[in-house]
Amino acid sequence: MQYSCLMAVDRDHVLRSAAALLTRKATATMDEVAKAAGISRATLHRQFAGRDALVRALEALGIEECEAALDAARLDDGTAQEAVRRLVGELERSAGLLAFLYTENQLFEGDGQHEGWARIDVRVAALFRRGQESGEFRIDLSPAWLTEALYGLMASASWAVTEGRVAAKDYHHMIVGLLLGGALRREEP
Amino acid sequence: MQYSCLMAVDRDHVLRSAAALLTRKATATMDEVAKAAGISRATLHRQFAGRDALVRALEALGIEECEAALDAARLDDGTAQEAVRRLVGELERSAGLLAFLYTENQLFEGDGQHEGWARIDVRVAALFRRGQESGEFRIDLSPAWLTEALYGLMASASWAVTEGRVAAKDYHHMIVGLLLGGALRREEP
DNA sequence: TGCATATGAGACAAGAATGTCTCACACGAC
DNA sequence: GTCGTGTGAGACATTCTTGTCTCATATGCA
Repeated sequence: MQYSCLMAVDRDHVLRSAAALLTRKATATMDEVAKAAGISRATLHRQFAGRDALVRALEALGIEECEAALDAARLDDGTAQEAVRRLVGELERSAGLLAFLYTENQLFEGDGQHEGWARIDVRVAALFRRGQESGEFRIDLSPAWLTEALYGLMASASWAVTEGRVAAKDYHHMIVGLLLGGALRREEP
Repeated sequence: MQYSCLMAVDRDHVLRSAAALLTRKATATMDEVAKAAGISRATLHRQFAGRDALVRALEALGIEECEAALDAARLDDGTAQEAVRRLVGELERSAGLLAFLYTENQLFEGDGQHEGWARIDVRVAALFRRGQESGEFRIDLSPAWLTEALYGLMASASWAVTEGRVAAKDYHHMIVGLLLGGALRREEP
């Protein structure tokens, strides 16, 4: 019967479709989500009890991908600067989903956010702190702010690409270039 | 009878209250908006035909404050770097409202966004372009991206301050410091 | 072929938010 | 005092979304 396998595959496909749709239209209906996934609303409800459950599943997916990206980026290897570059590269695939979840968290106050985000925040902030302690990064910008700025730049870049204001191929360089180097021109690159 | 005067005062007060509330809870109800403004839902409906009208009025207010900030910042005076610093300072008061409108624009696709934003985008992008042409800013980051990044950093900083992750007093330095200088430590500040 | 399971389509009620309406009341002007 | 105007409170219908339900159908396995 291959219960778990079939279920898992469908579930993942639905989640991907939902993420792609909600990234563009955060207020999409359950009916629209179902149509986007190519299934009926009834089936969508059978897999996710309700809209909340769907969003929470997306959140879990986002956290999972984030932590996978954090692992793959090997934040403790090499210089902090190199680690940041790797991290942005690893997170690029999930940028749309993360942008959606980022605003979703701002949108609905309270309810206490998922502990997973706190774990991720800690790891990213630790990377920036490591860069400060090694002398790579300036110390007048707190790790918390650099972490927040990374999220914000990723979301902005994701939207800008979606709306065609910037080119998708520049995604990585735009974020890393600005986050690390800033807009000012320097003598020695 | 002082028609216009009284109406204008109330209208402005309602808009300010709505902006303050919607900044924290973007999905607030018309009833909540009315309560926040200290008026009844009926009166709110008399001033703004509906939720759309309210949001569009807030958008007009945001555009107005943005353009006022652009004027006050005298973008053509002095170095581009100084102009950016002045601009961020002038926009700080409106940061919450602008963060709300920024996400609102991402949230509801299509419907064609207000032309005012295009005018503002042009002016901000022109500032970054001026900085590039004068040799102050690096040229591998497009003015369009720098503009988008400014919005994203302002929104991120606004949320981070609201949620207490960073201090409000650091707002200006966080944005300007990162946008212009980036995270990397430099030999000559 | 026969059976089980998952799905799609649609009906249905419940809830929330909106927009419109009426009515009573307070306030200021005359 | 009286009138006109704006306001608050609340009722009401409407709309949209959601969540649950039933039933017919297709797909896969024995």
